[in-house]
Amino acid sequence: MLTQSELRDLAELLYPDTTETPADLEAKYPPRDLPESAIVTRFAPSPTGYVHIGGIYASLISKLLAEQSDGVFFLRIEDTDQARKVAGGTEAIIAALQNFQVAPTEGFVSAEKQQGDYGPYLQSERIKIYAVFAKWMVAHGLAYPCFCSREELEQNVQEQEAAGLLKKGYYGKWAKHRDLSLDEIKQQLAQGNEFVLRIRAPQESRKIRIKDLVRGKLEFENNVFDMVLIKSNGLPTYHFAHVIDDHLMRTTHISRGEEWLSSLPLHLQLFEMLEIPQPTYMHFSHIGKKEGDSVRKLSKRQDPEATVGSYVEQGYYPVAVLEYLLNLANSNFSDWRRNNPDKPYTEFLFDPRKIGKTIALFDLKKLEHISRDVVSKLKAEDVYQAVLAWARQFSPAFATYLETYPEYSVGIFNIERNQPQPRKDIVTWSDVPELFGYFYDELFAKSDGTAAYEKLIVSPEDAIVALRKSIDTYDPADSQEAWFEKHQLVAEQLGYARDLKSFKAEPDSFKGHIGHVMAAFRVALTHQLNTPDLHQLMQVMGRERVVERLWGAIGYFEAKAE
RNA sequence: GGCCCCAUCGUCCAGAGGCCUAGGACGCCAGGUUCUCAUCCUGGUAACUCCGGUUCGAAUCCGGAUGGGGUCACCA
Repeated sequence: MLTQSELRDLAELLYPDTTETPADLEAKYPPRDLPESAIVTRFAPSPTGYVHIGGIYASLISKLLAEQSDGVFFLRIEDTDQARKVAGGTEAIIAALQNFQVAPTEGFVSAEKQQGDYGPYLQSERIKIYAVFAKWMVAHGLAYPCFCSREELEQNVQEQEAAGLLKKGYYGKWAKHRDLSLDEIKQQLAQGNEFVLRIRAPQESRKIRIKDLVRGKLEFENNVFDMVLIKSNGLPTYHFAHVIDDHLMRTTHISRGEEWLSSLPLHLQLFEMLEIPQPTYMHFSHIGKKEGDSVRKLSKRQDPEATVGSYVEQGYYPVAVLEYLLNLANSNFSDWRRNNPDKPYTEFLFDPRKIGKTIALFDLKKLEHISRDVVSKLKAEDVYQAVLAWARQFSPAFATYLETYPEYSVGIFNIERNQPQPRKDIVTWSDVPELFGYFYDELFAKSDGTAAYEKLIVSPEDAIVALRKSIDTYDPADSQEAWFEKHQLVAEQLGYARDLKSFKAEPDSFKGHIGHVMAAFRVALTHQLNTPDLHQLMQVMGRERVVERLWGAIGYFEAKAE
C-alpha cells in the first residue's frame, strides 16, 4: 500500500495537467435553482445512428416527470465508445426526439447547439472534468492505474475458469496491479505502457439496499471488482461518467433500462467514495416480443417496431405511439384517457411508482386501435399537413396530388370527421393513398373498377336507370336524408327493397335491396366497394366530378347490358 | 453457471389479507345498428405458475421450486 505522500505523487504523475479539484467543479456547477420537488431527468444515449423505441419510452416518461414538477429534462450524448460512434448519430437522435415530441429543453437542443449551464453535454468534451475526479480518487487511494494488457486480462479469465471460480473478474489476487509500488508504476510509465484507471473496490462483501422508484426495495451484494473507470484512451467508462455527469448536471432521477440493475452496486459505491449524494433511480423493464416460447427484447435487426424510423416510415402519428407507450407503462393511463377523451396526454399525471416491473410485450393491434382513435380526433387540416409531410418523404407522387389540390384534400379528410362518432379508418398515413386515392381524378382514371363492378348484384339495366335518375334529380342542396330518400324511391320503383329490414322480411318479393343499388353508385364514383358516407363524399367531389363519373359508369353498364 | 430482477386472461394493466364466485382495455367469438366499410352498441371467451408456511381468512405476506428476463467488457 502506498503512503499518503506517494499517492499524492502518483496522482500528480498521472494527471499533471489537472489543477482543479472536485470542490472547484462543485462551485462551478452549483445546485439548480429549482423548487424543492422539481425533478431533473435526462436522456443519455450513445450516437449509434438509430433510436430504439425504448429510448422514446424513457424520454417520454422522463420529460413528463420533469415538466409536471417544474423541473428539467435534458439530453446528454454519451460518445465515449469511439467504435460504436456513427456519423450523424446525434442528428438522428435529436430528429427522433423532435419527431415524437419528446425533445429536451437543455443539453443538445439541436445537433449543433448545446444549451444550458451544466455543459458540455457531450462526454468527449468533458475529459478534463473526469480527470479532476480521477486524480482526486488516486490521491485518496481509491483508484489506481492498471497496466495489464488485454492478453493478461484474457489469461486471468481463463485461469479463473479453469479453477472453477464462481466469481470472475479483476479482484483479489487477480488484481495484479492493485498494489504496484510507486517505482513499479514509474517504470511502466517510463516504458510508455498504456494504463486504465481502476477503482480500488473494498474487498469485504456486504449487503447493500436501495429503493428504486419503479422496483421498490432492492438488495445487492456490494461491488468487489476493480472496474475500469478511465479507459486507456483517456475516456471514462459509462459507470464513471454516469456518476460524475449526473451529479454535476444535478440530475435528480436516473431513468434507464433494467440492464443497468446489475451495475448499480458499482455506481452506488462510486457515489459513496466520491462523497456525493446519490440520485433516485428508476429502472424500466424492457419492451419485448414473443418468439416461440420465450420472450426477447425488441431488437433493431429483427423487429421493425424496435426502431423509431419504422414508425416514421409507416406514418404513425407520434402522439398515437406516445399514448400507446403510456398505456404500456400504464399507471392508469387508459382509465384516465376514457374519462378525459379530449385532454392532451401531457395532462395525465404520471406516477412513476405505477410503472410496471414486467417485460411488456409489444402489441401492434392495440397500437393500431389507439392510433385510429387518436387520428380520428384530429382536425382535417392537421391530418392534411401530416399526410403531406409523410408523403413528401415516402410517396412523392401522392404528395403532388395533395399539393395540387389542398382544399379538396382537406375536404376529403373532413368527411365524417366533425361528428360525435368520427370515422376511424386511418391508422397510419401510409393508409391514405389506398384509402382515398380515388378522389383524385388522375388516380381514379388509372384505377380499374372491373373487379368491383363484377361483384355488383344490381343488373346493369337497373343501374343505368338509377344512375340517370340520380343525375336528373341531383341537387347539391339536398340533405343526406332528402338525397337518400330519392334513391330509395328509385330503387323501390325498380323492384328493390327500400331498406334492409323489409328485404329480410320477404326476400323473395324483391330483386334485391337498397344496398345493392347504392353499391352501383359507390363503384361508379370510386371503383371501390367500401368507402365513407356516399352523400358526404359526393359533396366533397362536387357536382361536376360526380356527374362525370356517373356518366362513365353508365357507359360501362350500357356496354355490359348489350 | 454466479449474482440480480420479475411472475394475474392470448396481450397490456387493476388488485397493496376479507370488498375477488378476480375488474378494465386490446384481441378473438356471437348478435345488433348503418346504403358498404371503418366505427359504434350488447353479450360471450379467457388468468391468480407450482408446493409449503403464516393467518379464522391469501391473488395479496414469508420460504422454496419452476419458468422468463437481465448481467457478468478498456459497450453503453
